[in-house]
Amino acid sequence: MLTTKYLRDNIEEIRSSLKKRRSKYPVEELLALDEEWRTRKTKLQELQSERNKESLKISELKKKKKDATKQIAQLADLKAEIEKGEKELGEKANRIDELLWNLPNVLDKSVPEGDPPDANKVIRKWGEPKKSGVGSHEEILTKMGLLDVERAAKVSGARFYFLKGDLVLLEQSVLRYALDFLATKGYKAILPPFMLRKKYYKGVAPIATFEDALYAVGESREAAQKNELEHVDDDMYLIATAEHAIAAMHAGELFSGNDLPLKYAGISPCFRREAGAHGKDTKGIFRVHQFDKIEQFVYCREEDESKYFDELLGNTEQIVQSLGIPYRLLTLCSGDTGHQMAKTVDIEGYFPGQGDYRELGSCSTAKAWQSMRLDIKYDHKGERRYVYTLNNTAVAAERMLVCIVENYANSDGTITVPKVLVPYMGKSRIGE
RNA sequence: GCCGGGUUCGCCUAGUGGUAGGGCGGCAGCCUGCUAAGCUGUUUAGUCAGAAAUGGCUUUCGCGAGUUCGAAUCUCGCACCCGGCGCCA
Repeated sequence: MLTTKYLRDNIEEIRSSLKKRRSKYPVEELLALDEEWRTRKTKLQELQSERNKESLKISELKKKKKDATKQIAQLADLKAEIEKGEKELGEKANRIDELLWNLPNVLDKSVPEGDPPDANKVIRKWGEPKKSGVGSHEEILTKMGLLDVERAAKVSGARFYFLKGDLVLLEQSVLRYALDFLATKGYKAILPPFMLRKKYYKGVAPIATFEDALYAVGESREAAQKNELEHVDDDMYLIATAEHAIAAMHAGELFSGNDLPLKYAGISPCFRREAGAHGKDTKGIFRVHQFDKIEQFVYCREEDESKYFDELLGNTEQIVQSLGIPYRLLTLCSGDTGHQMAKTVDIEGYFPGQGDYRELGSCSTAKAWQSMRLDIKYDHKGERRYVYTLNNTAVAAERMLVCIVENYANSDGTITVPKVLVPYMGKSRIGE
């Protein structure tokens, strides 16, 4: 479990990482709380030890069928004092825990310091962006009768969509293609639950993040009973990515060293409130509340982290290259890296309709941030170590559809199907 | 949703109110000239002391609350697993 020992053992690193993030996290307050907690814990332990000794004496008297009334009476004061101490200590521990669970990850050394967008660092480019496209995906697809956002807005609100006809098949083709590709690399396909309990969500992302991003579902026990429904507790959330469900999947488990790595290809819808994105990317299906995604996820030993980070990144590059999409990779700077992540490299595809590179996916290492909170360890020669967890988008389907459409739309009103998807589509052109 | 059975160390298991025991596996050491056994220790987590080896104390029997001087054990609530019934794509 997550403890302040981790904090104390790594305090210098943590301090400088928080500074690098420009974080307002109250680490000094946490240290002071912890100091006080430990002092009082020691005192409480002395009292408990005293109680246990006395209790043992009573046990011996009782075994000899002797009277222990006097001894029991003498314990009353001690008992009350311990109870009080336990309660106070518990309250303190709760505050410490709350802070600790939201402690941002220690940034990897390679993360550039600064604020986005200027400090994000391009590390690689591939392909030649088209000078000009045929237009935005929304116009193209609506005109072709493959997309209907107006009726979706009527029945569900902004940022929803109906896909129709060949666009549905293209969506499924992209997903299946990525799944098949990852299978050849030893990634096991996983279709996870689409809802997660809060208890586990806290272990994969900090509260601030998920309150902005997640939809809560379920209802109170009373309401469920009244309607004679099966109770779905109100601490359930729709997943924002398969990453979260797959990270939580092995919570509380202990692996032997050679169980690792575990490589998963998750497939799921992703539900996002996009709370902080009012007015941003409102056209079409570029930024939506619900999309399908294939997600790569790796559990590995500490020392294999960079090896699998490179592998995850390489997989997505190969997929995007094989789809013929020009892209660039950028390492997110300290001000742009998510709380729970130590390092993130975004892959940005070129979108001719916007005339710019935009995010297609995100490759991250959480190091032990998630496994410390979810209690996932492995045995290293008798020593228990926290597993490292890494994740990367393989393909976010709706975003990728936008990118494919804008890169492959022809002036005659058709869309060429990327070569690798032709076997899945059964045709090489949409709209003729 | 209802009825019954269950949840103890990484795995298996003993334990009906007196302070968690055994086996397997892992790790460390010892022994042994024969290939893999034997012996000893260790194997929930935290905390204090120590440079460390190590030692002390607390904690831990799915989770939470209660009864008790004392709870794996008794009571209540919850979660999950295995049967059976009901409902159901």
